[in-house]
Amino acid sequence: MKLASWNVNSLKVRLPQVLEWLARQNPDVVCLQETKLENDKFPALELEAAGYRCVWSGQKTYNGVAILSRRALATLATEMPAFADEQKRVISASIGEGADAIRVICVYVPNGQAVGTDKYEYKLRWLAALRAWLEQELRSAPRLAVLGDYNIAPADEDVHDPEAWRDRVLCSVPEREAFKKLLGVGLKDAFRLFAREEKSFTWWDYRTNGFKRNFGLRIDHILLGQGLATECRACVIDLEPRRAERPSDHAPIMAELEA
DNA sequence: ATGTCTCAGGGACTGAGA
Repeated sequence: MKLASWNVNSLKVRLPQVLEWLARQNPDVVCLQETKLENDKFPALELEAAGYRCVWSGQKTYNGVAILSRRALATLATEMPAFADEQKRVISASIGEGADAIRVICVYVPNGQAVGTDKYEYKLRWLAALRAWLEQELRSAPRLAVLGDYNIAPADEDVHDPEAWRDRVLCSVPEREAFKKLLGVGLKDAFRLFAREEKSFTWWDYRTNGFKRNFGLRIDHILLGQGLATECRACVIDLEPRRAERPSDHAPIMAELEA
């Protein structure tokens, strides 16, 4: 089974690329972030025609998340417990039935804008709520996968120029501590389970010709509960969509699970 | 490199967010 996550930066603009990518990679489950679509604008028919059932939670202009699945899926939540939030940043679903069923959570963690701003404080509060939620989820659903744009580069090796990014948003110590606490509830960073090429990233700034120079960050992650981590055979970043005309600023990341 | 992309409001551009 192939699980994937992709921040598409507008599903309206990116739909043709998403359909092309689904046909090429044939993932079983896909978590999308930054759909930027109100719920009644979600392109469910086009995605169903491509063989995917979908659940989504969106809003006008900003944010918005969705889960696509080849198999039947059911929405479990579109908010974190005990965290009132107008911003549509999470959706969870159960996929499959019986002993091999999995629970998938799609997250779009706040960007945080800059260290010390209100948006940064919101990001840290949001991450604390996420940690509490995941801890609770793992108790009832150990076969858990949490995919998305975390807007955190966990370590210096996830940054093209660590000194330039030192203590800046996406790389600051409190954000990295919050990420470690997510792992601490019993999750593995799938990308870290395998030997990695140096300078493997999932996001490159549009502004600085960042992709061509590989000035990127690894901020999109697939976290797996222990059971799924044991079944994980590979985790790769697909650079091809970032080479397209009018690409998203993010590339998809994919994990291959046994069976 | 206040470097680009996307969206909304409003009908050309500006501002927000990333």
